Amino acid sequence: MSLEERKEILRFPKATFERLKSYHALLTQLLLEEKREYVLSEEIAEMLRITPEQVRKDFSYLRSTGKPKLGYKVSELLDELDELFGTRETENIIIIGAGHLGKALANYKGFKNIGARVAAIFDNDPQKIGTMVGELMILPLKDIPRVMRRFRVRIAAICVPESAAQEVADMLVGYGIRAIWNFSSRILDVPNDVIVRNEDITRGLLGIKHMLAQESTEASKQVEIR
Amino acid sequence: MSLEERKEILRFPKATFERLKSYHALLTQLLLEEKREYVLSEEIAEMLRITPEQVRKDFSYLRSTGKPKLGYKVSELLDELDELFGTRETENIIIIGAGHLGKALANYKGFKNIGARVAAIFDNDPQKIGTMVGELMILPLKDIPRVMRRFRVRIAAICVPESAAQEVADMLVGYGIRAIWNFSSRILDVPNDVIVRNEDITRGLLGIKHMLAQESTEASKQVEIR
DNA sequence: GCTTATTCGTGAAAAATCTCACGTTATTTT
DNA sequence: AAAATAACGTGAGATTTTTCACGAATAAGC
Repeated sequence: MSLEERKEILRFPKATFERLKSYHALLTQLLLEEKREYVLSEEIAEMLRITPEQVRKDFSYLRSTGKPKLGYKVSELLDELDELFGTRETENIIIIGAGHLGKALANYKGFKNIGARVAAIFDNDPQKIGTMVGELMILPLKDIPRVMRRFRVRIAAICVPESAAQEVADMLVGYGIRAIWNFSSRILDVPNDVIVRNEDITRGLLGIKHMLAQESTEASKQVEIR
Repeated sequence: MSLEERKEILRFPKATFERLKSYHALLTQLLLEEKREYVLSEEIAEMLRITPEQVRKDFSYLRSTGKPKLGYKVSELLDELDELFGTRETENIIIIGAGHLGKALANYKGFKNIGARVAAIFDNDPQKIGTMVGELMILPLKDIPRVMRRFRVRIAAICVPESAAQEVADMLVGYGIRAIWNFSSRILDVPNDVIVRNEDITRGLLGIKHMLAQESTEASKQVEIR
């Protein structure tokens, strides 16, 4: 049974899985804000700037099914995605670095929507240690192993300056962390069995700049195309 | 000539372009931190967790070429990527929202590496207006059009709470913004000719959770596979 | 209840991407 | 200077992903 469940996770195209995250976010929004009951593949497509066919194909890998003329039932789809993403089981994470970025992350309210909770935030600045960020007290780095054990922490977010990121990563690996959520732009060198997810900001901007550049190129084509 | 240059941009596979951003970050790091002269496709591959073949294939779309036994010349490759990404021309951006996230972004030192500069940061909280974030003074929202005109701003980063994100987006669109860099987890509804890049944090975490779940599944297979 | 209009579901074709295998080439060694 | 070696470069094949086209299904209108 447990094996069956997990096989299910594996049978999506990787690209579909990526989009499922977007659908999850969008559907959460539709349900909470608009209290929408049904949604069309075409509406989803327009919001996410993909094609309706793509949306339907993606959903075809799920158990949920749509109704002609009405579309998909938002709550049903969301339930299935919640189950898929394990949103109901809460994962404790820790944040290393209590600068603006670390604090912003600690204050983020959306974690509960995806089954996560910030167990603690750490910094090595004596000035900061002991002060509060929301409901959390900033702790010294030496407390990391204790907190990791106590809350069964597997994921750590690195929010320290680039110059310290590798060092912090090494320390976390030493403590047996399973995944690093890296908010520094440093590309980290860690053992292969530790998951690394880079949240490097600059990549988004490079993408935008490129699209803007392309756009001005396209402009010259518009005469012919449109 | 200008057209030639731009055609060049268009002839990469999209997937390659995405990876070029990672190479850019990694090479910048190698040059600045380690002062490395040459780098092997295999080294790059290991750091980025892809295959050396993929790296070489990607580079084959560039003019730069590697040398057997030595690998690629870091500075040469980086020059070409800088040119490709337009890193030398500085793009002025504005930040809407001076909470922790907005401040973190405003303080980010890496923008110069990718040809960007924060022209101004805005908030609607009278308490915050007039106070400083690094070298920038927080301005009221009504100043946005003036700043946009003066600094030829095409890109705006939205760092406001989810509940205000759509409203801010509408306003920016009204002012003629060309691209929105969205740090809220709200999926925005804006005209199709406005570029939107979602930097929604939760997606990264969903990915990590999924990989952790997969990992424990894989564990049971390891007996057979390895 | 029958008809019509609309939207889903999905194989099959097309396109994009990745992997493989091996020839090529420059450095290093002898 | 020749041989050996290590790493690049790349076409061809395999795989993955997207698009297309159309049948199926169902809600709404008559």
